[in-house]
Amino acid sequence: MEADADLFRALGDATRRTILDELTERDGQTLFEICGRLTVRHGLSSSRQAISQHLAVLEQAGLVRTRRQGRYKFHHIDTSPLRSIVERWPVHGEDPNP
Amino acid sequence: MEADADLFRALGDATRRTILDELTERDGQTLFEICGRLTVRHGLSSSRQAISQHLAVLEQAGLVRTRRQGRYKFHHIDTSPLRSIVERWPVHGEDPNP
DNA sequence: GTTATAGGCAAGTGCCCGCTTGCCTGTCAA
DNA sequence: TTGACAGGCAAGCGGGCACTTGCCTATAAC
Repeated sequence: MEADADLFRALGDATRRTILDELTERDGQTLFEICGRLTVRHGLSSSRQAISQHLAVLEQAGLVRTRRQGRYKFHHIDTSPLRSIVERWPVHGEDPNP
Repeated sequence: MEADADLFRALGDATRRTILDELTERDGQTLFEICGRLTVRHGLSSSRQAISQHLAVLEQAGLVRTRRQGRYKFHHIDTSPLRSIVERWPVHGEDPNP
């Protein structure tokens, strides 16, 4: 079995990538916050359950970490798994800026 | 429409990722070479047509560039599209080595 | 306690995608 | 010219995945 299978599977969906964009812009959102901002700011109207399942996939891939507080569940992005991608297939001009 | 949709779609399949591993190790292989080495060295027995379709997806994503020479077609890896991933979601400790 | 809010669980469905199958095109050696 | 070799094209099939639907749990406000 491949190690990063969950990572690439998580990145394979456009909605999940947009969720990562949202969490990059504003980290630590709840499920309902993400739903609202995805609809308003990104134009995609997905149901709450759909987003919830997407977040579960992202969490399994290690790209999202959660923190419970009362009845709220905050979602935080973690981009560190992405490093394994460029480590696996090295990009030649790694650092463009001097 | 998203820009890097083809890129993430290409990376979403385990066989295609193994093809990138193969081309990283030995660049400029033909279709039949890739088929043989995937079978022997990686244990996955995919048909020639399957690998051909995988290479087409990788080429459409910009991860593989081809060069025809007579009846041979050599495949070269191009990892530069991967840079857009870490640019989109910046990794905090970007450069581990000083 | 009662109601509203935030989130979870599980079964069912439709569709995309990887793979096969079969046949065709083009290049090189005999 | 004929055969073998390297690769391409297109239709069909099956499984996985995203999404819905319906109901349930838990925390907080009233």
